[in-house]
Amino acid sequence: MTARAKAAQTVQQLRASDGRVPGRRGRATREKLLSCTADILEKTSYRDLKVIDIARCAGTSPATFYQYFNDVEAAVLELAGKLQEEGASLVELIRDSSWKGARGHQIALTLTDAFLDLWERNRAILRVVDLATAEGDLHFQNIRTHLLNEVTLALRDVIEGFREQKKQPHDLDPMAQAATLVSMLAHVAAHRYGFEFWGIRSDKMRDSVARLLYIGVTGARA
Amino acid sequence: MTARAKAAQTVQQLRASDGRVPGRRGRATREKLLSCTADILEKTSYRDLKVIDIARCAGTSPATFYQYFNDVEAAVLELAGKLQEEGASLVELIRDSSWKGARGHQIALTLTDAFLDLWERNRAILRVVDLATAEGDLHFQNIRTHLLNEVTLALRDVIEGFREQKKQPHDLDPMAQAATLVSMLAHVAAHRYGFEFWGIRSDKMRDSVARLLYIGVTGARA
DNA sequence: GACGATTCCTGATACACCGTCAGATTTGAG
DNA sequence: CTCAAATCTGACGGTGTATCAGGAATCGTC
Repeated sequence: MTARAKAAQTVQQLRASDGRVPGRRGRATREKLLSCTADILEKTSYRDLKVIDIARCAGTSPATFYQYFNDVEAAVLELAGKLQEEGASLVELIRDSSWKGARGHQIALTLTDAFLDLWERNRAILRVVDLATAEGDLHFQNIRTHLLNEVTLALRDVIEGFREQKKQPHDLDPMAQAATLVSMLAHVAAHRYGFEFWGIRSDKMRDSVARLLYIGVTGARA
Repeated sequence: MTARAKAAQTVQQLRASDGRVPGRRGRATREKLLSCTADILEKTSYRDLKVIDIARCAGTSPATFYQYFNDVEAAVLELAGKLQEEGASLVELIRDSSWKGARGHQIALTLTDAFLDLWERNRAILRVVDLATAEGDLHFQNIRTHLLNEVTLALRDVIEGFREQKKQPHDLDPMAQAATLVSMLAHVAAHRYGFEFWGIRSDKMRDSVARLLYIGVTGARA
């Protein structure tokens, strides 16, 4: 390994707060702390997420937590970082399919379901990502962008295609349109439970989202 | 005033933590504490919103804060409660207008702007409302529902009209469709800054939102 | 399987904030 | 001016944060 390559690796390597590179045991406790953070976040509000509770859950002391993370935000940020690739898995759905006619409707439904599912599986972390992003935190903003970027770009390309075929208005900005549709998906996913509480049936919600998605992408009528 | 009426009023009256009914001075400090809470929330993250800072800002002691609120959440909840009527002001826009043709496009644009503006003016509080709602807090959920309910119902009625005219699919649930459109509005409003950061022009975003709103309501083509 | 070196963990600590209460201070009605 | 009600706060016990020095576990080596 060249000195340059080694330096590059070193930069990416995990570092404990004292600068040492953790070994097997260290990485294990780190992981345990992370998963405890995730678990507790499931059950309690972000405001009430405390280092001491995480430590207790992991069977260690607060000092150990600070060995691996600067603060609670850092741990949550890392959990969020793990979601970044998740978005990419939705991309094939979008690109590798024809959006025309009934097939398009099907894709829209599948994409909607995939989105709702992604959000459901990670709702505790994603709502923190949403908050922190809205509060202007650039780290979380970055993660959120990466998570949604692939999907948005894929949608943009499809929309661009329909625009060139004059199916969409000429002055429509495909990227803005894609971002708007992704916003719709994200928000409905985030407040899913709220709608049921509101007396709206979940499957009707899904239909509406998928339909608007289809229309928004293809420019077709309902 | 009858005994019954007095009792009814008493129930709604403000109460300090010790059960006394605040007078002029008391209400003034209370208000000051509230406005300080709002101010600080503008500048710092929800997680870092501390009672002691609010008290300092208001020129009093933490103990005074607890005289009027059970905790920080209670103060923010009250701030959020003040927004409930704001939603109602958007309703006239929707109901008292024709959504057909170019007029409809105009309404959609105006409504989009009004929504973005409402969110912009209260973003600090609304992002907490969003988080707390997603975390399952029923108090905030309730406020959020009230805030958006009027708008959603108004949209639902308009959509229902277009459905009866066969402009919208028969199996479309007007309420679900309205909720989806409101979700789109809310999310784009909440993450407005993020899109600009993403390289999407704000006015293009507005166009897309308004267009999808128009299409979603009327069932027309782009 | 004992030694030393490295890695890992934690008790102790100083500090900050929370939430409560008794009692001091202010207000204003008479 | 007086006094009772209203308002505020100092003081305090409890909990959480963040840091560090040093104790405990682990690993490679002989």
